[in-house]
Amino acid sequence: MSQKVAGVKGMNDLLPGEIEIWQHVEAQARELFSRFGYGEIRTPMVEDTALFVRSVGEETDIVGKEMYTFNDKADRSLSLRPEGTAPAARAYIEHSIANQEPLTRWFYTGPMFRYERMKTGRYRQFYQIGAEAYGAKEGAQDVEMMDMVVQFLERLGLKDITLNINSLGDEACRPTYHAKLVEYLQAHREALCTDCQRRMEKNPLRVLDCKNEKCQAIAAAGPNVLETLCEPCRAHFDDVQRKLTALGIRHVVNPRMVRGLDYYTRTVFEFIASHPALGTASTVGAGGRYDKLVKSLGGPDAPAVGFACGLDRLVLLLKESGQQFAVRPDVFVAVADAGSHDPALVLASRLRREGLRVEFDTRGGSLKSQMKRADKSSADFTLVLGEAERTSGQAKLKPMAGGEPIPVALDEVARVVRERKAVPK
RNA sequence: GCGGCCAUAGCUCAACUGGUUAGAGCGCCGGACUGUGACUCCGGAGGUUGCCGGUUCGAUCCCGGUUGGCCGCCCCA
Repeated sequence: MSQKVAGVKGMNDLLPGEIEIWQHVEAQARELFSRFGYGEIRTPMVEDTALFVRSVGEETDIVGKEMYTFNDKADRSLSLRPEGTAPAARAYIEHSIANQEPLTRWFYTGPMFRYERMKTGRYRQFYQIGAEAYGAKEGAQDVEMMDMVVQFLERLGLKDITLNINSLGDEACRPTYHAKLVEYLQAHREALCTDCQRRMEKNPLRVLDCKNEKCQAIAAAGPNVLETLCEPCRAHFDDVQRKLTALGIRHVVNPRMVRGLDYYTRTVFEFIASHPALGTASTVGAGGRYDKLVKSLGGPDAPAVGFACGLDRLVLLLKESGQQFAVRPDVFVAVADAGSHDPALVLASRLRREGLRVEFDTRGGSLKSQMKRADKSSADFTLVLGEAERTSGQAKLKPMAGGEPIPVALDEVARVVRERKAVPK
């Protein structure tokens, strides 16, 4: 066993039987996002390490301890991307998109990498599907994006997902709140858990969502970020809430919601699922506005908002939902005698060219074993080809779910199968 | 990074307090049914009990280490 090759910890294989769910999720996203006018981008999985340090934030856990960082042969420090917003922003800047169109909507999907402890719904190579909109500072853009996520989750048939929103303010009011909070926490230092005493120094906002009851009580009684927003931020947040309501999107204002990346300003949001299978990995999608990020990376002064959904977690929920995504063959072509093997191969080929999904056991074998295989494949029909069929040009389509065999000319198989499938019994 | 639980056939699990060739169900393959799957019956293949070492006359069982998985913390999608 120890001699056997093995995959890297936290990085999983996706095989047929499960991959269909992933394909379904991605197909739904592509179709929906294009309705919203979002175009797909694909950026490299590796970027200059500095990109993430400058955008996500040097003090964040993601950059501080979770990045896969290495030096290439020219001694450049590179990192496997831990998230998708920074690479997208880099591409937006690099291709001078702002000079070509005032409002840009992009989406992406692909693997992200973070070196951390393995758990359900939390892997070292995980998959996100996300979107970014550049150029609009208006609350309508925040709302459009949340609406897109809502519709995405709806389409997947996922229930019991709550949208939490908050505003973190901007460069004008955030420092004010930050100072107030630190002052308040200092006064209650002794009552906080040891983790929070540490958080106070490093990232005071984190105290707000500590699970400890005492800390929660203290945080609840402390300064509220929403009450310290400056006027423009206040107006923006009110506008977002008004528009969400206009769209009928249910949401909860959670003034203690904090995000782990430094680049967010104003609106932040999280989609939280309540299904027990996810355990503590209950956030299935999250995002927010980052009006200063593009400029801070050397680009134009472009406001932006984005989100990302964790595909691993969505797939987990879909598995729990019991929905079926397997692709079934239309016809299984079985061979009755050795002399019919080649003609059957030719028939299968032709049927595929005519658009059918055809399963054919290239190993031959007894008819019985082929029938078993046909059953296992869950094909809709089985067609047995033998000497009789070849001389007469006539065969029978056997419905595997039961029922009378359907006589069919070998030239008409594709047409008949399509007719039968179009009219479910 | 910290704390706890676990590891036996492809899958889900057995095996009295350490005792002979480690079992069952499902799955897989074949047969009963020589041109028709599922149900039933019969048979077969498949394990260095995760790996390495230790204690013992003897280890799936006890001890140490290691790798992997799960749960909580941290944090996040």
